[in-house]
Amino acid sequence: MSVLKVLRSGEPVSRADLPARTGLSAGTITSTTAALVKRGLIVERKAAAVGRGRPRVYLELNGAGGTVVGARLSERRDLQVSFVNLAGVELHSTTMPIHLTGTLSGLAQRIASALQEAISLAPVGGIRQVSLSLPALVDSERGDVHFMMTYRSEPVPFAAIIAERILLPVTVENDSNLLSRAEHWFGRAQLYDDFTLISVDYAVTSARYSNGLPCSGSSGFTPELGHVKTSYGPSARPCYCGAAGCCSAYSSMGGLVLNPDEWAEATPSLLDLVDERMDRLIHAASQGEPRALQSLADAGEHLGRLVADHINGVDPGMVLLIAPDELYVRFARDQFEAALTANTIPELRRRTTIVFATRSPDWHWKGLAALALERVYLQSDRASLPAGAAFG
Amino acid sequence: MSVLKVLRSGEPVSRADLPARTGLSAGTITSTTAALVKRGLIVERKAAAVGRGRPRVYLELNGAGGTVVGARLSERRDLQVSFVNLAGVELHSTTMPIHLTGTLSGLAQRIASALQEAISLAPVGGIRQVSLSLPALVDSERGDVHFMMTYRSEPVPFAAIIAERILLPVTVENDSNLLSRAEHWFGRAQLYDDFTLISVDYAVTSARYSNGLPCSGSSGFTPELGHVKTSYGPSARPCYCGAAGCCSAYSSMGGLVLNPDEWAEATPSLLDLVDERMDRLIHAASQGEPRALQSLADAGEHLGRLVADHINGVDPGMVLLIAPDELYVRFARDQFEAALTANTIPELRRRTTIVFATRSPDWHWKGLAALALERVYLQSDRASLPAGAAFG
DNA sequence: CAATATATTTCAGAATATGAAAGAAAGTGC
DNA sequence: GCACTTTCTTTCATATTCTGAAATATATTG
Repeated sequence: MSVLKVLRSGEPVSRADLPARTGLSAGTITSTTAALVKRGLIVERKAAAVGRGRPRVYLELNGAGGTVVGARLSERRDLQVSFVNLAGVELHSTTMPIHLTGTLSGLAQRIASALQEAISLAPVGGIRQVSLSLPALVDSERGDVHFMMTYRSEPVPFAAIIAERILLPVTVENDSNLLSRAEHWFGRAQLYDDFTLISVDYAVTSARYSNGLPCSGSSGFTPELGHVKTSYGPSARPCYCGAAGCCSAYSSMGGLVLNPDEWAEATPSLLDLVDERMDRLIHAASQGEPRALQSLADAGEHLGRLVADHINGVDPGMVLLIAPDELYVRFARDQFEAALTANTIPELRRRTTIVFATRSPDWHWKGLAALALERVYLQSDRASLPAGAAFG
Repeated sequence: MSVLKVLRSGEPVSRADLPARTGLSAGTITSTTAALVKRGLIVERKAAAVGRGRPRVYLELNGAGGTVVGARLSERRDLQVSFVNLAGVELHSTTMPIHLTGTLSGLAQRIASALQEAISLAPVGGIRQVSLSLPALVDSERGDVHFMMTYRSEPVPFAAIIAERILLPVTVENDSNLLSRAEHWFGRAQLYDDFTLISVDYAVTSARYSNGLPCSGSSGFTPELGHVKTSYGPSARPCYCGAAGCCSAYSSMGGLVLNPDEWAEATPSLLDLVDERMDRLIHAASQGEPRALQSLADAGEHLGRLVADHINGVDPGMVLLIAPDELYVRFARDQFEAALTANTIPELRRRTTIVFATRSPDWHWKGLAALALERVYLQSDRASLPAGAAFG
């Protein structure tokens, strides 16, 4: 593990701790931390001396090292704009409505204008980066958007369009990758270099880290575990993606309370409808209403199947399952566990850690900050190749 | 790409080609190739001069650089022992029967004895490595075998038991990892740093490379795509793994012609039975017998589902499908394609290359040679860490 | 205030890269 | 046959990054 990776946990860490935690020598720690301090990425924090000996100087990520603008187009079609420092602390935020009419490149233009306005009005300076998160199929390497909600078009160079307007580096990601970054940098997946995040929300989405790096999939896409099938045959539930039997069609909130024709529309009012129906469903389940209980049990069952298949086929090491508490912990935990156990090779199951969690409200700021930290670091990358690259 | 990676393709390559093919400078190529020549891993081959200018000197893997012993315990319970040079050429081979009675560690002892005998009798010297491939769930990092065919026991330190006896470095792998190495070093996956191999044989097995490295799964296991479910519910076919609805239960030869009680036994005579029944099945299908055609169509359908799920969930870049020709190309290609198309997100499908191939007869020698080349290189690894590891 | 303990920096040296210039080994033209 | 051209390969000065031992810094303790 390297220096920034250790520091980002937020724990107090001194230079003296770092050799053991990174595998690097003390000398290297001195020069590395000096460079990071000089670049403004980390700062020293004096601590009261404890015990004898020279007191340790704690190091931490430097919030004041720069600001990033993170914007997220929510499923409800608000553009949530946050100004976040490099320690992942939100300094300022604002929300602006975005109309989703016209073409996808028209949308990029409107988002660019909104961002321009937000930046000019914000009481914050020193902006280094803009990160944009979209509920879309995104090629984040190129900054292209392939399709999003009801839009279906040729790939649109979203990042380029916006960067041209606001003259800052722009990164485009999708929500689940952002969430996985937040968890990997600041959250429950910090200790894991290999993990898969599965997020259950209006849909089931996923993101994976392998060898400490986000797997965008080989083509720069995010793979979508939500559209792995957990049911086949004529009775399989249709999914908004066009196929049938996708896990998303059973285990997501959209799948639970919408029929596919409704789902295809995906308007903001539809999301309100989902919330409303979910409330009713949870209420009915609390009252012991059999059909509601059955729906939720099915949702757990299908999610268990999904996780089992993923464990059998990928051996992810750790699965971080982010889902509303009522959905699984309260009403479907047993079905989830049963389906998981029934469908997993026991040897692999035993070696896999499964963590249940709910979505924290600040995940998207943190994800955006993580994205920015990665970029800010990469920009000042060194020229030489890694030693040893020539052989293997 | 690095020097050995380029050379292993077998194409004639000179030092002058290497800067472009590896991204390294000419100076580095000189020193790197000198080190590899000195270590005996590669040799120069003089070529007739063509055109003007100093003639290029071709480099190639040095077959004479050492011998590795590759042993494979086949499903038929033969130990196929090959002596392979570092260029992947088989020098000598022999087959010895192994009795599969008693405990797993007893089996390790018997394999050690057989290997010892084979090595002492072989007309070949300079042995550097022993690689053992087993039809088992293997933790190749530690050299442990977790379960194999009918054996079910605590993990057994197979590699250690054998190494103690024959006093050579021993590596334990399983067949599908070996096959993927053969394809990655010498075969159809050379150009791909990211690919998934799916092998259809008595069972459906798989192996994956990501970022140019074999993914043994996070726990050192090979994930088993064969036990990803392609069917659910009461009608799902039971699988020998204990679950039901596994792709292996539909698409593998074992799944096609055995019922699960038979399958659980997995004796050599059972494999003969499988071959015999497969012949009959193929024959019947050639005659247009509806039930046979339906079975094969189902096999294609389920394999299509498996590949579709894998593409949706992992985005593997390339899928190399190794299966008997009759099985898919002749009788189930359409069903495979239909299931694939119906269940894949089109954007991801478009970006995935799918290659159909049959198993070449020399795959296991080549895989063992690849394994050995990897090890021989790693043994003479340098001490320093890769530059730049300290920051990110 | 010395002794001790702990934290951090300094610095010589090893490895691995680069890139420009030199050297080597052939053909070509006269 | 000999100078010239072309192409391939090596040499060498330099840069970067890391190591590890020794030196230095800054506290508490007796």
